[in-house]
Amino acid sequence: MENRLRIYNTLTRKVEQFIPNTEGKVAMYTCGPTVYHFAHIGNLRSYIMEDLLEKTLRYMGYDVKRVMNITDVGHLSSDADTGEDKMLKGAKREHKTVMEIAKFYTDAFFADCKDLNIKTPDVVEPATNCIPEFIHMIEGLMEKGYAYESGGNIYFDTSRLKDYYALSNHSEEELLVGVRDDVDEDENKRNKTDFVLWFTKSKFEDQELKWESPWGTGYPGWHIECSCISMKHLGEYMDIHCGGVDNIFPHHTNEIAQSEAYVGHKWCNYWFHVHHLNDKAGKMSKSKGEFLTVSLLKSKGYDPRVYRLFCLQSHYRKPLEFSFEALDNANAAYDKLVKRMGSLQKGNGKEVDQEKFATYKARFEEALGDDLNSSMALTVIYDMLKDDISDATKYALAEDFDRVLSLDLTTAYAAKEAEANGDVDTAMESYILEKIEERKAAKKAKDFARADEIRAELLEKGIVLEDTREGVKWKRA
RNA sequence: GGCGCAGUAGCCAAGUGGAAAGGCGUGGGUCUGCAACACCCUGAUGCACCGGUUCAAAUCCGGUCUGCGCCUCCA
Repeated sequence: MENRLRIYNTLTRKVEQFIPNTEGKVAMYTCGPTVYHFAHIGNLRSYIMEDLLEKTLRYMGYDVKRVMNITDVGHLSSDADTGEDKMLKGAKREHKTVMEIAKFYTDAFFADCKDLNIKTPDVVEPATNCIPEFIHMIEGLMEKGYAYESGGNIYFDTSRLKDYYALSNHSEEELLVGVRDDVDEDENKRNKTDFVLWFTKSKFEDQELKWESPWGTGYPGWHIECSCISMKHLGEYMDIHCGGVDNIFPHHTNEIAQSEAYVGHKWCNYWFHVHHLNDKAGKMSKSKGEFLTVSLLKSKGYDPRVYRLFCLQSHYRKPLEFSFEALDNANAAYDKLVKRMGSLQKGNGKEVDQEKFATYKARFEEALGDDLNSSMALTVIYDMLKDDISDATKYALAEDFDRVLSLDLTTAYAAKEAEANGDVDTAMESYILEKIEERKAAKKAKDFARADEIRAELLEKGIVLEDTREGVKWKRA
């Protein structure tokens, strides 16, 4: 099969032709959320763009298997033994158990994904499901001499690797430890970049979730879970690994280290990183500024798909600055676009123009194939809408493009209309229709004062009238 | 200090050597009794700044400035 995708690879720092290990098949892994709190829309930008990548691959005909982990244990807020676990922190905050917190926020995460039309990966695996696999892998690393015990914990020995910095391009000499004030250095480590594979209870008495291991009761480090879960479901070779840019160092760097040490060969060929959503103050985070969630956007009256469009208008490898002005911009664009789609007369007797269909489809695919140029892909929609081709062709193209864009292009308008009118009871509805007839009669008699009066009357009851070419339409204000 | 990303119209944004895409907004117009909708027209002699290469530079090279991220919480 043809390889039509060119994609930026963080490992080589170049846009490259994407060629999977097995022709026609793609093994894809995504670092999932740490489920200690709601995801903010910056977190979700990554998942939207990764969803775009997955759907682009499928659109191009690849058979994709995508795996995502759920971090529900072992993600420390600090490297030192004074660190607090994120999950534990969340549980304390809400006076719940860690498992309750994990379930609640996992459900919340997938609810957000559903609102944003993000497909659930083929495999979703919580870290706590894989403790035996983690232990097995750590044992393997111990046997091969890549791991050591110190101060009760098991560490990965980064000095055993020739090219630890391949992904992040740091240099040993220049890398500073504890450059941030809130990070204390762990004195049990042999090398500054060594990281914990397994923590024992001697260091973390208050950890709620603990498991038996050859090194004592404890729990796994953060990095081991992604390596292990990906291998469990995708085997020893992976095509593409995704995440936010902040994961490049140390998380993904460490994943490569332990995975390649374990399997003894190159592990993953392509690394896909999504850049951050910023606000005026910089990177969006849960601790500073406004905590923007999907629910918050919904409560302000925004359709979550508007945020998806907002992300698609930009490029995944560009920092994107969020503002409500920019979101309003996308909101207007979405409403107009979906309305235009909704007015297409798809069953108007005309056939789909296969030649034009193929031309626009090729342009669309070319845009996506060019390192996921989603902005250009959206432009193809506007170009084909303006072209002198049948509505049936436009409709077919929109449906086809939406397999990747997932903006509900052809269905959103009708659904919105139905929803806007849905909570009007039948008595009210017949009253509205009666008033519309009355106004029609008034207009016919050129009694415009009366016509306007009726319109104002209905507006007072929360109903807006519009005289369109297809007749009078009403909706809730 | 090191590593990386970015700077294009009011806003978002494409374009990476050969006449500055697209969207939103603005302004004007057509259509409607009016309003709304829809449709049409409308915008950068210019791409952060200064040099250089070239017949030709937003695009390549050198330098500068500004913003952001990473350097053991993070998508």
